[in-house]
Amino acid sequence: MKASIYDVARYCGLSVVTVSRVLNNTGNVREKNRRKVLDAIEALDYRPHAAAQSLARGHTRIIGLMMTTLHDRFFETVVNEINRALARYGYFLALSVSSDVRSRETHDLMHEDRVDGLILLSLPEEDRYVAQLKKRSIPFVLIDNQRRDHMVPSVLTDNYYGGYEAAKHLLSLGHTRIAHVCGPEYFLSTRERKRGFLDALREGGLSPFAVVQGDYEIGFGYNTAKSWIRSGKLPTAVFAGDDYIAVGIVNALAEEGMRVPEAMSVIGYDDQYIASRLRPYLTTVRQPAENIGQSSVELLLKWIGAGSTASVTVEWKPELVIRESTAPLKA
Amino acid sequence: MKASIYDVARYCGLSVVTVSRVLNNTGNVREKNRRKVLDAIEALDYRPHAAAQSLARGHTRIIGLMMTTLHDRFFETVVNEINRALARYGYFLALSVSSDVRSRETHDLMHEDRVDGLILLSLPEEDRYVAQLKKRSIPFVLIDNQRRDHMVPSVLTDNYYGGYEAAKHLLSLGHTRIAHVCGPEYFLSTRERKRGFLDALREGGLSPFAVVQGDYEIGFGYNTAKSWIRSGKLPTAVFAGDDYIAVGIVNALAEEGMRVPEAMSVIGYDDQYIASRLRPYLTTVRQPAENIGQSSVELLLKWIGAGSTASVTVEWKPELVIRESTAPLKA
DNA sequence: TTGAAAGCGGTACCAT
DNA sequence: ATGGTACCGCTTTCAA
Repeated sequence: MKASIYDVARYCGLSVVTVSRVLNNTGNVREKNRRKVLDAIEALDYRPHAAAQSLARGHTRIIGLMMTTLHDRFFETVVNEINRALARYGYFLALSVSSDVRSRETHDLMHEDRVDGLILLSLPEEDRYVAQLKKRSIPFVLIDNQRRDHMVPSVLTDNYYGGYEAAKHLLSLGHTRIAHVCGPEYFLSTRERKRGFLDALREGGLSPFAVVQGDYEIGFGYNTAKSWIRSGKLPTAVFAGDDYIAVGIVNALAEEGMRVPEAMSVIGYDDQYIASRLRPYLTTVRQPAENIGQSSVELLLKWIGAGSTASVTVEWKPELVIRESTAPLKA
Repeated sequence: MKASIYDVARYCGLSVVTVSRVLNNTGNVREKNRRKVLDAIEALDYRPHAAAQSLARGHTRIIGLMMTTLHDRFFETVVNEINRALARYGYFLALSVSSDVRSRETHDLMHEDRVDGLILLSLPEEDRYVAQLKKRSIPFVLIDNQRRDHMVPSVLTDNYYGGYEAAKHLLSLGHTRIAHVCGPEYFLSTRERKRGFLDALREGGLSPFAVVQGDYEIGFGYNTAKSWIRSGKLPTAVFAGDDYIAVGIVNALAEEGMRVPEAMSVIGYDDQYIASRLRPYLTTVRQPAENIGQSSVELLLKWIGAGSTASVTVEWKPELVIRESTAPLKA
């Protein structure tokens, strides 16, 4: 049987209160007694009962994380960083991965007493949750939220800036026939990247070679490039909505014996694993996932600690990473 | 303030015992009273306090999962499946990702009262934990464990079989100059796959063209292939230790204008995301991640439920997935 | 069928 | 500096 705080108290001939005190470093305890308690704890291999502490203290030191998929380098990194940051503050991570927004487990995490707070990582239909969370007054933070108008604590990256920088880079290389192959319209990030892209081109006095919309999938990039090739009309540079699309484009060109960046410059987004592993290494726009994960934890814990609902928004700038897949336009 | 079971009892004019009974579907409650309770719960938006339940019941309905990285399709899928299976049984998932075996958060999950059980997903130095877990008598299951000799409940795949099947496939295609580019020796899986590969070749009266050892990385496959090309001595087929190595090989060949499978057959392992997305689609060996995740949960919950330590081992057979990257040897 | 009361293992207020 | 005790919210005997 596991030792309780009473066992410890009995063992060292002191009261549970004193034991509790040394456990929590609170109040004054005579050094001699402190040692006795510590020894007793050691001898009995005692560790406080989490549920009992939660019940007495009114909080769990558990933070919930809700997300839809783990298959994304950016998400993985964020999760990792959240995990690390929480551990540093002595919190635990409860994870709920569910692509089905309405599924049961997702909601179960939202009990106010299960978790001290919640992080919502790029959740579609985030409004569904925000309303509930507010009603139950559970502290929460949104990462990469879809709407920017509601007043909720959130951490996001400037996708407009990312798209803008990507286009600028291509323009600075002398390209004029530039296409954008982007993801689904319903993502705010998609729309923002596109808007940045378009603005940059406009400033350069250009209009896009094409703007094609589809999924964030290798296959979509592949098919798009193939259809360009079939039509015989190719851009000289393309801004892909993410690295997977970019890789798909490179893949299709390679099959036709066309090299990147010689035949076409390609820039991706997200700096996924393969972006820096597969030749040609991809020029891409990296989101500072580490900072994002950390900010979200700090924001959340600040809320929990202060009880303040001060709706702060932290925005990070993405970073252009220039590698092999973009090059100056050949005259 | 959140409603407690006392509020509910008061609201419906019954005792907390009765409320508890309808909550847990235990004991007999008059249908009329049952309705009253249900209505009160509804009216007060009551949900039981998790910590209080845990304290009273002696368990948490939380299962911990310890792993070292999320960046792996196989792991992701397993995590997803565990998450789903757990939810189905009304359990929650506490995740700890940590590549540092000695890190603090990893150990914190091992408190017997934090979690009802633990799943260790392909953890190096698993012995460290197993000893602790046994000592504290926390139920646990190992997935993809590194040692097969100790008597612990575990779920694994037959890597020997996978390596054997991969080699057989290549042999059946008429290849005789077959190489194996494998991962680090310290993984049991690496050794088993290699053993299966070697045995199959031996049965075919062949010895390998080469066995090269390195990391499970695209770059390793790439470099290996490049060095073959430089030396001018190439195998006609290669069994890569995993898909990343395989993709690296394909990538290197492509750069030299050599096509897969025409110039060389390549078979991977794990059926990672890119295996079925990047042309040529990879022939590979898939581990049934879904089944594995599910088995681990079932094994663990059975242990928890029965209190039995019956050390069961579940072994799954991997499956050969034939796609585009392997072809008959041209005469 | 129902309820009073005793835990479960801590924390914290209030005396001493 | 230390300890008695009420309490956190729920489950579980045991009687009625």
